Amino acid sequence: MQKSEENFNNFKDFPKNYDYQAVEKKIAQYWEDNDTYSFDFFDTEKEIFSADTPPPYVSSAHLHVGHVMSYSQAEFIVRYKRMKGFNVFYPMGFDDNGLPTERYVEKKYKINKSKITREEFIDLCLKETKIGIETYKALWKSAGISVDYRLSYSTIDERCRKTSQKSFIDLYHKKLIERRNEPILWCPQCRTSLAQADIIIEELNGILYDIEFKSSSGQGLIISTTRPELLGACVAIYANPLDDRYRFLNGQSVKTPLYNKDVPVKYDETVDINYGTGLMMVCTWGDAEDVRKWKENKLDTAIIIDKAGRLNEASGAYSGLTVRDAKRAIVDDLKKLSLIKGEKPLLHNVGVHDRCETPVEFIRELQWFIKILDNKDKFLEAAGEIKWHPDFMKPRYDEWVNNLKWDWNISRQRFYGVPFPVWYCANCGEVILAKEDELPVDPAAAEPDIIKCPKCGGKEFKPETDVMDTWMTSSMTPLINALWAYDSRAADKKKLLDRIYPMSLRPQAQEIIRTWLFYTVVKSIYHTGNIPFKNVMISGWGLDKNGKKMSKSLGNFVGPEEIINKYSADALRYWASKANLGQDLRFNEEDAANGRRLLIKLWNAARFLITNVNEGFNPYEKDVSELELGEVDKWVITEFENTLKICGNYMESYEYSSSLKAMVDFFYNVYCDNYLEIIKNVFWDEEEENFDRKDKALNVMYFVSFNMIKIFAPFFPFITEELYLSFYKNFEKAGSIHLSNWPDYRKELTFESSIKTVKILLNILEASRKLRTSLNLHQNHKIDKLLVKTLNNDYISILNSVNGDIKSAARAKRMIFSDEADFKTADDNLFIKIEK
RNA sequence: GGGCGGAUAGCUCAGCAGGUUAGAGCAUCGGCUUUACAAGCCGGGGGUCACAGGUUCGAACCCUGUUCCGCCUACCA
Repeated sequence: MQKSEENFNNFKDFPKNYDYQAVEKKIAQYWEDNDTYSFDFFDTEKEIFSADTPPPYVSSAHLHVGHVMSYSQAEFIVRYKRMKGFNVFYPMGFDDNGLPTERYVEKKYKINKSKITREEFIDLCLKETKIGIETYKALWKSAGISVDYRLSYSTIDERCRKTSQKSFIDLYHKKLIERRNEPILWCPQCRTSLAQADIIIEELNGILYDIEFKSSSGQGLIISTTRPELLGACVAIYANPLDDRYRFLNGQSVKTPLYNKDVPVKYDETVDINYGTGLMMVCTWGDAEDVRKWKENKLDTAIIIDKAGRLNEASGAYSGLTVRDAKRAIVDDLKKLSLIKGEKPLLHNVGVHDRCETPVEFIRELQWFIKILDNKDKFLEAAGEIKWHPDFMKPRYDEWVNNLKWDWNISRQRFYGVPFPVWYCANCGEVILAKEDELPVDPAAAEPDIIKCPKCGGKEFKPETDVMDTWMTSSMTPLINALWAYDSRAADKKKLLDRIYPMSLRPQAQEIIRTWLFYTVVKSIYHTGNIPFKNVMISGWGLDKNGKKMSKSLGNFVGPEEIINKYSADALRYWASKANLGQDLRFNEEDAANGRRLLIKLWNAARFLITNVNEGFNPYEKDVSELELGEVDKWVITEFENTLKICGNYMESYEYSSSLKAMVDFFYNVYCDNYLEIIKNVFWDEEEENFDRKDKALNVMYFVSFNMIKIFAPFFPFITEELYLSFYKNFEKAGSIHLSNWPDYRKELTFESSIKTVKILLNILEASRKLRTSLNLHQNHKIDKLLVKTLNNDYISILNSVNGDIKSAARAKRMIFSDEADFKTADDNLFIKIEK
């Protein structure tokens, strides 16, 4: 580092090799030391661009390059906006409360929940939370993610607890939240209730058993079920009203086998005549359909499964067995009685808990619900006001909302989460809310701020011991960022709510559309009547090289540190840039290697300019428009401006990948392979006529390359910053390239005729390269004569106007028009010949 | 069952308001090292654009149908 300081003004010694490991460390520190990415709270002029950064959840052990991919993709846009002059509000959140963290800690420490106290467990969670945060920070820093860490939050910290609890109280007052005793989704493994969004449908192998029941008239009835263990919970038999076979059962009851219990026969159009025998056993409660029929038809209640997923006393002889064991035992018993009339293997869809993949059950418990079913229309409408990138992701949201079946249960029978700000009167059960200015509160550790129950006068209060669903907090992130929970207290902070909310951008992964995105819309509509953000960008997945989604459990896992160390963070980001938004992206090390090649090429192209600059060089002595430009200069600038325009359009529509591709194409094909190749020769021909040409070329190179690395800056923040600080900054004002302005497209710098002219030159150049190859001539061998023949008279004056550049590019001492030229170029009117 | 995305060179992907001979990178083959870059440069070979129809003067691109891959969603107990 010291060395580069010494050589700061000695461009001739600009390092030959790009030492990315040292540079990236140095630059990351430079950003930190200079608060490069700080949001300016006091700037009220600049328009704000605020991003609702996804809080990654604690177990950083699962991190892979796919995570860096999605964060980078969001960041390309954020960095672009920063360069476009926005005051960028880009916080980092850490999602570390709730079930995911608990599951992680349980697994890591092999915890038996009955042998550990709530406090000990929470301590372990807090400890892992801290470790997770540090690991993440280190990774994001090394990956160049430009967040403002002063704006960090953790979903278990005071601000988030306060915000979540205030949300609860606000919704309670708005009557959008209520406590109900009804069947809920339950995970027997995690011993907690769940919401619909926590359930995923999995295709599992099962067996469809044909079991014989008896009608009250003594007739055998075959009923197909995959859940014989629920026989004891059977409360009705259903048939389709149009099914002639079972009309006779009307008014009869049916006796269940083993239990010999009489259950009524009912009819419902939803029963599929063609499934099994057309008869359906309805239980308390095997699935959502059972719950619906139970509710609508006021069926009996026969609960036989407990919270641990075991059968209870009501199941008789099977009490104490797990659902799985009970199924086996009951099937055995039925077989002994010859009541199993058939069994066939069946692939069926089972709802399982997304965190542990345990099939969920229905049980009845008092739970808190946020009402969402009543307002589906509002949530659909809100999503319509948000701009979706890419727009084909929106139907997933609509589909989810349209299919919602349950209100949002936010009660979780767990430890590590935000507590409900609620007590109950021990006498009458009246709900006692915490006072808003006391939030956050832990009702288990504090008393309510009243002496007696306002309803019954009771003086004892019991705290709510459940914690809130982790999404209860995550759904608040825009309002956490905006300090919504504090707005009634501090006037200046309230301004922040007005300034950054709704947020400009929500970047996120596709699999949490139904959770993070949906719940955030719900909360925002309910709390503020406004959408939470104006744009949402949905990233695809990082896949392994075989096209499978990366995951720890599959072991097809590539760690970002490894790739950063080997190829650099910029190179990893290059890989991340290859997929446009919403597209999955395979990880091949080749792509990172290609990224590194590009960086090295950038380095060397810059080095050519830097090492050729003489003392006193001033790129701003004259604006490029005032220089007497040659055709080739005009051409490279025109091509650059055209590309710049394209890049800007792409970035505006979040198509960062196409933007980068366009500029990389320009960089390779136009700038390096042709412009530098054409003009570089003048730098070592010490002929006086070249001096002026050199100066102009340096100015052109400065203009083009500086603007070009600005376009690259969002993608490759490290190398562009290094080039900027070690060279360009000597002539510029901004303290960082990332705080410099995205270049404006300048129409007056496009010279369309130069493209035609240089096309002729390039055709000659290409042909001469081919000729050299076939003649075994070195590309650098200076030939004596380049003979040119053209069938188009208009070309003659054009060729004369770029005579010098043609000679230089083709490494020829002279260019002569001659009919001897017989090697056809790509242009039918143009022939050349080489004389050594 | 419904919906979305994808199928283009050996591999990974661009191209799709329809328009000369379909592109890039990697891989491969041939050539080139004193002068930005061998982690490089120059040049070459390589494709019936998943399949079948249709619209059109003209289709990788538009329409219809089919097959395969991935995802979202769905009560067949």
